[in-house]
Amino acid sequence: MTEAKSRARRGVERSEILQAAFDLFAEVGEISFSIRKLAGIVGVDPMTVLHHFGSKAELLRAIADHGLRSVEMPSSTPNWRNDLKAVGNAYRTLAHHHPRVFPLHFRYNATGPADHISSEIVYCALRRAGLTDSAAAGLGLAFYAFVLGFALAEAEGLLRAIGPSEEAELSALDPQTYRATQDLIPALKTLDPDAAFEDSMDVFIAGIADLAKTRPRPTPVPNGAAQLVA
Amino acid sequence: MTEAKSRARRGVERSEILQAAFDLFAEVGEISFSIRKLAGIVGVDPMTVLHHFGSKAELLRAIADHGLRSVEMPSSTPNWRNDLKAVGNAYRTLAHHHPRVFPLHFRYNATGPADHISSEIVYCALRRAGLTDSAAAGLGLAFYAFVLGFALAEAEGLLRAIGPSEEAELSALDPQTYRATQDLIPALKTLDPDAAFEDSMDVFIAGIADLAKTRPRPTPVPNGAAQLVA
DNA sequence: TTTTAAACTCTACAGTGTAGAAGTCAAGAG
DNA sequence: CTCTTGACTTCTACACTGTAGAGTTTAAAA
Repeated sequence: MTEAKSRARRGVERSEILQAAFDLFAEVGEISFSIRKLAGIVGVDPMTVLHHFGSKAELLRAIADHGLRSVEMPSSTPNWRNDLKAVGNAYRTLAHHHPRVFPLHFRYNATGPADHISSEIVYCALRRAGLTDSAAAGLGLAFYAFVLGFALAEAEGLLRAIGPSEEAELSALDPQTYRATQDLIPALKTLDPDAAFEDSMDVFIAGIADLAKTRPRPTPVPNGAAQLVA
Repeated sequence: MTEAKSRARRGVERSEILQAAFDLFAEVGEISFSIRKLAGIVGVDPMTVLHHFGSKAELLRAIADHGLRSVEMPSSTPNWRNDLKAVGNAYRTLAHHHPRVFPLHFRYNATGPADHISSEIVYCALRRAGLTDSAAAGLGLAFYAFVLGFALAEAEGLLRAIGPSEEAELSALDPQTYRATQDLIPALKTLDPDAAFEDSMDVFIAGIADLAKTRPRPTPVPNGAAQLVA
């Protein structure tokens, strides 16, 4: 009990620092984030935060994990297509909510339990789609990379509709060699990230279904799918 | 002429610094890269490199651009499927050659001319595949994000076959909720990144073909494709 | 009350990016 | 030839960073 009390006290301190660290990082981004600023905000000595987290790198890890924990990962359903979309949407909303924190998820990857949950859903979905185990493993990671890449690109502003300055830049290119790019300028001006994500998810899913047809797994997925449904 | 000579002199200095900067960055990575170390290597004052590049951020931009310029982008062929794969492979080899530099390509995106070349190929391929302009724009960027995401994940070691320690970590998970993950452990132990990339490319391409069939563009791609063939 | 161990702070150090002043030096103008 | 000009380079200085190491506080256990 006494030990619990001691741990509780340490816990609140640590979680308080972590929360403040996350907020600061989410607000100012990596380049402006520093342990000293954080300590100043919490009202504590800089060495105190190092005492709790060991090093700045580990603190960043904790920040990433904290962010990942804040988004609720979906659970498996009988519809593997929707499951894949749900995982994608989870990471996408994460990127939308805290765009400055999101790059950390790429750096400190697949370590937290939330990552295991989401990859379980992906693996499970791919097997139920009819993929070989080896194909499911590779494509699961590829899907993961795609979702992270898309969300990161969105967080960094790469997927917005282009503005007048970018339009001018593209128009200035040689019309001969950049014909397709210039023809697509109208479409790029009205680009909808949601639609782009929807489309690419559909493309990925259709491709999965196709692969499962041309190179199916020898035996259907060994049950286990149903029991994951809540 | 005198001006040209002056510029030439400045040019060699600048490019020499840039080359050294790239080499240093490629060797030690971002966290250990500093202007002062770079200046020490080149044998010049730190302020000299700032005078040429303005700020560290712009220097990093230049490093990213230098790396992108080092890989030769493919050119369009009549086969749009191969074109997509070629672009993917170009970025992948870039990531393999200079894994520590690669994250910069994500941060400073779509600014260099090399980016325009590759996206032109992608857009052109997607239109020839039969996609709508609006679908081609969105899926082109999504494809780009996927390729960058995959290559970055590979550069950061996320796509290697798992080792004994990761296997132990996965085995320690609850077998009930992480059934698919644990079933896939053998496949993850023998994961082949090349095969995973090949598979995901095929999946993407098959999905594109499917989408082009269900939602085709009103008119076939307005010529222009053939003239890009060398 | 004393012991003990964790939590916290202080000081110090080596290193960072870069603003601003000062120096260097080659080319063009007189 | 001298003088000016302007780009290039360097020096100095400042505010800031992460964190090692020693010291201090504090709260629970004996």
